[in-house]
Amino acid sequence: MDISHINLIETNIKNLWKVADLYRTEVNSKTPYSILDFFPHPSGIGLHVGHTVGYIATDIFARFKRANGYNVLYAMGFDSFGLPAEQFAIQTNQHPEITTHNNINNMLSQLECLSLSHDPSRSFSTTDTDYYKWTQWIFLKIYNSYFNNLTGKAEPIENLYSKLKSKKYTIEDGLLIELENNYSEEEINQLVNSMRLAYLNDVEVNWCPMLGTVLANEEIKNGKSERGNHPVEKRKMKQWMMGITAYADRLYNQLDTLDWPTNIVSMQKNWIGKSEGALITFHSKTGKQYKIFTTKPETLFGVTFIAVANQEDQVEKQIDEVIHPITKETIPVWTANYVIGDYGTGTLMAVPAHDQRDFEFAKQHNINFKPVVRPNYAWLVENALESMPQSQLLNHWKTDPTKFKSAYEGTGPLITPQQFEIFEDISVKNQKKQVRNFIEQKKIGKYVTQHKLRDWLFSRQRYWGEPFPIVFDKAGNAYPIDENQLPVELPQQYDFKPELNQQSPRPPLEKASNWKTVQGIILDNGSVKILNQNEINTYPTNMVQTFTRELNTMPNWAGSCWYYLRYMDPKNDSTFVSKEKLEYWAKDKIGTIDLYVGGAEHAVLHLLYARFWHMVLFDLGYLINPEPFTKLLNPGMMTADAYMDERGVYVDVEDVVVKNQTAIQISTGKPLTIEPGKMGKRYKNGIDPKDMCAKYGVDVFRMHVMYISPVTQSSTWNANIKGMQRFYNSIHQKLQDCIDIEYSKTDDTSQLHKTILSVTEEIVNFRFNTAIAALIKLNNSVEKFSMNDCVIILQLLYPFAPHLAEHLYQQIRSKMNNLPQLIEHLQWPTYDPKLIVETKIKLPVNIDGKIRDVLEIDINTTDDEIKILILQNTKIQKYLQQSYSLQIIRKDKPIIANVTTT
RNA sequence: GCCGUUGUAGCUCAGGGGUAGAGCGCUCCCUUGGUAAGGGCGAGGUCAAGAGUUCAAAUCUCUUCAAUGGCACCA
Repeated sequence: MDISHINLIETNIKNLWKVADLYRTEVNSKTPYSILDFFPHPSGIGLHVGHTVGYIATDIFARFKRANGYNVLYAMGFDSFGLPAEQFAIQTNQHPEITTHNNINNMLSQLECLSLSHDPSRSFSTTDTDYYKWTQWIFLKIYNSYFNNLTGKAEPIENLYSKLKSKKYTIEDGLLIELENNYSEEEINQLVNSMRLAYLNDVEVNWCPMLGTVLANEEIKNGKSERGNHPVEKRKMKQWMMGITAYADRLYNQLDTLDWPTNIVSMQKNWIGKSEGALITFHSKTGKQYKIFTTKPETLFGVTFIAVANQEDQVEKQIDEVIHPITKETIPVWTANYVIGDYGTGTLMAVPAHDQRDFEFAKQHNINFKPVVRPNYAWLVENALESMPQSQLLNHWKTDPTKFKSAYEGTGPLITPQQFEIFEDISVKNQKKQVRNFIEQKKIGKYVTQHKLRDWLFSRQRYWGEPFPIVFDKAGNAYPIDENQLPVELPQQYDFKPELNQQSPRPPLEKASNWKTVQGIILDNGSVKILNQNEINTYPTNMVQTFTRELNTMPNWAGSCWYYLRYMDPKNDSTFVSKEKLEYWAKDKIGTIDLYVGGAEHAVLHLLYARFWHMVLFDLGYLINPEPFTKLLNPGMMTADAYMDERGVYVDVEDVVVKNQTAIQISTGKPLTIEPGKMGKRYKNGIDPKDMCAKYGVDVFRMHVMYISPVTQSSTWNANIKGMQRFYNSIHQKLQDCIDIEYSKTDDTSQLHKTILSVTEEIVNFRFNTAIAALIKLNNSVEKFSMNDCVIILQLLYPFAPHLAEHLYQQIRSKMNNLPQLIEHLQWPTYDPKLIVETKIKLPVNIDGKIRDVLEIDINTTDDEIKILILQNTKIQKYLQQSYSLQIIRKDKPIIANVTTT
């Protein structure tokens, strides 16, 4: 088949769909289903074929779902704010607005060629003012709420204010408790501000001089910036924070309600880092307090030193002494390098007998040991350093644990339970409960759930991001901007570059001198209304104040935290998404989106942030589902061969020809070494899907990409697309002939119906490679199809090769009456169970472990009849010279005949 | 160190208690008026290794090995 012919067919079909406005989605009476790809950054270099795996997969699923009678929400917009877009603008020395615009257009044309069935009327970019207006609006909602730990939900901040005013509640360690307070008005205001879910705080931040901005913990990998791999320094700065830690428990526990890949769930759980234990305070003689967190409070009487994180030097030394809260013994305090300042309280109670790191530290610094838990004998035997009689093992352990290889970190009965006032024999599980009672009754400490998760740093010293809807008065107090004045638009500014390598960050917006200061009045609800020149004169001068805008911008995660909601209601200018639309698309579901497809690299960033925003908006009553995404799938990463010349420089794939597994550089004729690498700019091995479509056709390309491997598995780009081309040509030709000749009967209806069954099942389970394999198999085994059956095959083919399917369908439609206008309007075919039932089966005859022949028999043949058939079989007779036993194995039907000679 | 995933033909992957499969690549043949192409025949495997369960194991169970992803002085 001539490629120009195929291109023509595909162009015509695209036009046909465009005219019919096939992809437009409206609320209707069908069952809704929403499919979403991860939000793409419109990068400067555009998409390569690796990116298309997920997109083609969701398109196949969307077409399949629609053909099954669902109303499918499937759209794509662009995450166009943020570092990637801005870095590209800096590198190419153009304004980000221009580069963003160009990049989006470039990407749209790449996506266009793939014929993804996105509803174009639902597309938007995060940089659109009528989009980021709502990003700012959501920020204000978060700013104006707090997390009520008593109800476990976010509430409007006014509720907290009135609670504190009522004097019935106190705030302790950021938690609300029912206890009378005597706060002053000023204290209340301060506490209320500190409890906001978006709050300003002086925090140690990750300052990246080379990027000229601070970064979130999640954006740091191995001490370097994830983007660009630049060094990162700690610095104290006043920054906006998001109180995500308040949601740690819900973020953790609700993971189990989601249909997500286990590795993503475990990554999020790791990141949130839930651990349960006790907070215990040790007092020093000088009155200083050491708050420690322990997951093993039952070892309280085994503490022989307190270890604090080593802040300044790396020298481990004793610095203080504390009193044990029960025994009143004196315990030394040491600085230890193994203690992490950021984790827990940065201080721990060291129990050398029962913690390996404490064990080693104590040995090194000659600190004593106090075993309190009894190990089992197997452990004692295995870990004893010197040989000792078995009866003496436990005594040795009790007196000198250094005679053993390591600390005993397991559980077990306490050696001296009386210390916890336990006097009867109880199980280890009950022992834990008693220890808890003891610690709580004696008020030594309290039981808490601790999380590794930190609050989310939300400020960036960048130009290309959403401005905060916040201003400051002369005293530095923050005020939200009046909701009705949103959006706060970015100033048109051509000096947008951050100042790199500065000692401290200076946000680029500081240079927007006309923008950064405003006149305004404080409204009754506490927000600021900004006034233009004419308005100022209508207010008394003592009401009008000068404010400075917040000069930092939001991180690019902000826009991607809620975009999935906007697809449901993209043009609404009275709310970010209406309840009616939510009720239609997501009623009674766990997640608002049914299926979410995207790479594992966002496991702890976007997927955690988006869940957090969702939960806040859910608590405040704006959303109807407890989670954003019900089912998540990660397409595998695609690698491709990269080519390196003798100097070790990567050569562009365009300049390479591969023959017999040797690579030659076309321009120089020199041999190249081949090695695989992640597809992309770095290895110069990115392949533009547009080129592939032009060269082989969209349908062939789509099927080829899907056939390489299961969607969720990493794969290597296979440049040899010929196999799929052959299949395409072959089935195209075959069906074309069938349509031209108009056969009345199909060769093998059973095979066709088996294919319906298997293609359907494979698509449902997201195994598109095997779905295509089933179609290839059908094509290899059946020659003639009736017109009706041609339609069925085209329907099966449609999700994968939509143009070819539609093209041939239109020919059939012109010959047959009563067919709907487009192939998608047909209901997905069902198989006839009667036609896939086997009547004949193959029965292997196994003689002493070797298959000697295979009989083809009717499925209902009895054992006796089979035995006669075997005895009559000349091929088998020669093996039956000696005596033998014969057995027919059945499972619903005869499976195998086993012959054992003796 | 902890948690997860994967080992099947040279490559990419199906299958999965009952004859070992597909596409590419490779051999050979046919087409020479679609030719930097098309079609056909064929060769290729101890299903990572070992043990167990079973009449029967690539498939189930356990152990080991190897790849790979994530987390990690987490108290």
